[in-house]
Amino acid sequence: MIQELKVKSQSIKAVEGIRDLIFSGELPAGSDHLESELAERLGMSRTPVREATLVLEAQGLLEVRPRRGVRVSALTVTDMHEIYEVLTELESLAAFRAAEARYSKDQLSGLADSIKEMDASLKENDRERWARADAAFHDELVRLGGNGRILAIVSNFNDQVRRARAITLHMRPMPTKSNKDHRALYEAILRGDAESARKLHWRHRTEARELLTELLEKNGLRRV
Amino acid sequence: MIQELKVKSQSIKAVEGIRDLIFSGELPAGSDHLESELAERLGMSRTPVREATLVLEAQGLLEVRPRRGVRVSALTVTDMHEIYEVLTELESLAAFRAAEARYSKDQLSGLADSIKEMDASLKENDRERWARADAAFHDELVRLGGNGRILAIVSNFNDQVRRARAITLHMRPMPTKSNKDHRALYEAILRGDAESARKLHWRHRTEARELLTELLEKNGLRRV
DNA sequence: CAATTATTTTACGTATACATTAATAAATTC
DNA sequence: GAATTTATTAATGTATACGTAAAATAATTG
Repeated sequence: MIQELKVKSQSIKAVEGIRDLIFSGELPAGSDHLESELAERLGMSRTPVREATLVLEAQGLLEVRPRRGVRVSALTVTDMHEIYEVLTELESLAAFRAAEARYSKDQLSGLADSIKEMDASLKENDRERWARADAAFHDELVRLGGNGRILAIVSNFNDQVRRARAITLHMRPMPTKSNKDHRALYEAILRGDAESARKLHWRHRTEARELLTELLEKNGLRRV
Repeated sequence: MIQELKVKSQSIKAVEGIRDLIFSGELPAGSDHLESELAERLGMSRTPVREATLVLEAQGLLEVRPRRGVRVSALTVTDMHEIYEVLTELESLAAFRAAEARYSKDQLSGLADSIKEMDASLKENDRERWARADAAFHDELVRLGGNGRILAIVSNFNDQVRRARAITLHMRPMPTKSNKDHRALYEAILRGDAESARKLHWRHRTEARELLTELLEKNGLRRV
């Protein structure tokens, strides 16, 4: 086993640490925090914290506001619309390219595994597990699309909406339809039907977006 | 007149300064540079330079490679493919949304102006001026699309390909076809024909991409 | 007592010092 | 003489000090 003895720099630890604090909810969306506060919390000096805030700002997770502390970005319904629109478009393109690529059944095993995992989660009524498998499916899909830029944008945006999705996860019906969608998409990719793959995924994403934004609007998007 | 007496921080100056150095070709793609070298060149300490390199890395313009200096990103033909694929897709979506929005002729005057400007540039055989107007057109199109995320991604990617485009600008035929395309797109948006707008722009971008990558491949992508 | 001005506090931006560690050069060994 | 080890160099990562400017507080004035 390769010893991945990576000596992580404080900067990297700061990025990861702040991300964790955000995703765990310890730094709620909309809250303000001083550099020195974060530095103390993470047990390091302000320098690596400052560097971390800059990259997290570039990723859209924070806003640095001179002398008012860094603010954890709060996503509005409009933001969610914008992000989902991009995700829909780029993932659909990835589906198209994945189908074009004529991957073998073996190469598509990642997708198949995720589908199985989602089926199993559904049977056990485990929403969290289903959500993880769903994320893995979408991730793998984009990877198969073969465009690194799309992969980067999508994973960034997924990060941003992860918090919002977590809220609604327990409010929506069990996603049985979703699983059918995924299976149909898998089939289209396997048989190389690019245009179908694109359309199937586009519809899938659009429906999911409508459901999500509806729920968020009803619930005021608190704590996002 | 509002005195925009913005006291730019050294960090911001560093970002702008390094960008200028890159776009002017003083820091060629693929070249390596030490933080201290850049700091001296910009007349400041390493701290703001470091911060600048982080944001420029997030924007894909630099790669920071510990102990080997920051490297100006060199775009390969594959990179160009990836970027253009995303640009094509997102701009086409913007065109779709712009048409849906039923803007008035007045609201579309930005597009119309750019078209006129391109026509004039063509008549005078001024490629540089044409390129500027073309960029303005695309920019305005995306703005009319109304999705801020798309705007951010597109302008970032346009930055990255600007250098490559500059190379080929004088190698390709005068873009008379391009102007026809722009006019047709404008008409589609004006009459609210979203699907046509999308398709027209998609084809326009795809053709431009094929032309560009062909030229770049022939010319080995030097000095990109 | 409201509003303005003066004062104090404090957070940030930046420079700088220094420790760490990778890269390079030198030396040693086989 | 090649290869490995050791020593040196140098660039980075990080902490820290400090000046500056914004916020917050106190003081003053009408």
